[in-house]
Amino acid sequence: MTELKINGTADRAEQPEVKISETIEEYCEAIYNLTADGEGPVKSVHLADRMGVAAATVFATIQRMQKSGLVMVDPHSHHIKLTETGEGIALKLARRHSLLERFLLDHLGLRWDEVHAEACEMEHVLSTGVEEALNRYLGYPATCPHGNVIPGNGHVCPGDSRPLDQVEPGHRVKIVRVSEEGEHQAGLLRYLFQQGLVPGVHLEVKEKWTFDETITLVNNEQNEISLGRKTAHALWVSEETSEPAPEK
Amino acid sequence: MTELKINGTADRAEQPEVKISETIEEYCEAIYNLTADGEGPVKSVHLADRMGVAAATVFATIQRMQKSGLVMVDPHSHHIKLTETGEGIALKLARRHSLLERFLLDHLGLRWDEVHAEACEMEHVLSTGVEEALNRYLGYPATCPHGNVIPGNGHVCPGDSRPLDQVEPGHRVKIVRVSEEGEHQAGLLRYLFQQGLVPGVHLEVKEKWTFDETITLVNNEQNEISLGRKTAHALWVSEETSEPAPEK
DNA sequence: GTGTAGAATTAGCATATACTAATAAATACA
DNA sequence: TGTATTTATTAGTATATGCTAATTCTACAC
Repeated sequence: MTELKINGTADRAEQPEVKISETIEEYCEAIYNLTADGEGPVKSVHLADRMGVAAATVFATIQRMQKSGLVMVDPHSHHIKLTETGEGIALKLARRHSLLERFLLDHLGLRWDEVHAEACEMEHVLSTGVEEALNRYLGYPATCPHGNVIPGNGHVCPGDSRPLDQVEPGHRVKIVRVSEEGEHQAGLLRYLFQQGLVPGVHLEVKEKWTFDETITLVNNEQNEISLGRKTAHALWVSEETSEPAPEK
Repeated sequence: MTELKINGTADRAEQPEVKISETIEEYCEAIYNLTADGEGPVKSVHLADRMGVAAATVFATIQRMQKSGLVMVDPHSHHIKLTETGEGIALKLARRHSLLERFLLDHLGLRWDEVHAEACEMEHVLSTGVEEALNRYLGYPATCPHGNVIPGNGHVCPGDSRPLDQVEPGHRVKIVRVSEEGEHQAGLLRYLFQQGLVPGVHLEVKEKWTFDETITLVNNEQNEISLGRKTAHALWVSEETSEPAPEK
């Protein structure tokens, strides 16, 4: 037999030579998302927080990841950065995650706020073959249901979007996406869904931080919605140039 | 907050109180399948063989499973049997596995012989919610693509089926299913697929063990196919009462 | 500058999952 | 029945992933 068997899964041809554990995959993803959210350099604490593990655990894991060439840690600043390999893993996971979300929402009819958690579990076990078939099946979608662009499908996210907490009163905006950090919090997603704050929705910012540290918005139906700083920060919006958006 | 968080996955409500590892789930499944295939009582060696691990590993794992109340081991015969809990886990996995296979074959267009391996990975991360939605989406199918009945969907497997190696020459049979053991071997599935030996196909047994330990079959297109003992044993068939089955 | 808070690291430990090698027990066969 | 082969079990080891507690850094405030 010419077939080379590594560990019983030689059939499901993947790219990496060595099997990467789910844990390590999740670290890659977390680092990638924390970087993408643009809250400055990623450090050990952030990961401990995000992964819900002790600092010592992160330390040990990052060490192993360095050895495997997935991350680089600056010896002075301790900033953690993905290598090309590490980023490749993160992108692969992001793609699978988004495709799964689309499927779960559009075809299986799960709720907008529950598909993220499900996709988190499933993304690690999609083979390249299934990923490709699913992508075809879904018609190569541009974004996940929370507005995040699906890497590899030829779309880029709008350059002019920014977190809602950075928008001044009087401006009309359209919801573009929920930040990766925001998606991570089930409660936040549930809340946004209940308030109808999903990508595509038009809003006008009324007041900001004037009452109880909240931002007050008005939607197309003239309903007032108030959000806290954290929530507003998780919602990325783009400026509306036009006048009051038409009812759809 | 009234919500009780165990380990960060409280949202995806499952039945078991304690998290059961993928490894343990696979042991439950293996024991269930080995039992179902009816090759006598399940012993440690069989599991070592099936799981591809050392005997000592099986021993340690079965001990843990006993402690968790998933299996019972007869102190004299060393026969391993699932408890009600253990069988529940196996049935849940079998159901998810079969539904996934159906989806991968019927909707994503993967090949008949590759869906099993994919489903093996995915079955462990389907939540109850996704399972139910998928079942609905697929229209509550009766069997997996290899003919195995999907537990819980109200169908039972035909009582008169038996392995092809037990059929005498001259008999006309219809392929019902591939045994669980058979499904486990990627090479066997590939071979069966190439030979067109999938559930629903009609065959006549020509000769048995007369030449080189093979069984010779003729299909509806009058092609002769020879199978070895192992392969014939993995193919379950039911007796055809009618005369030569009509071309479809 | 010095002290302290927060971050990083080290030390020590636990558990699940694997291994090999040695041994004991059971089974099979001659 | 007795030996040879299989199984089961024990012992000892390794790795990945987690923990707590103690310690060392570092950076910022006063």
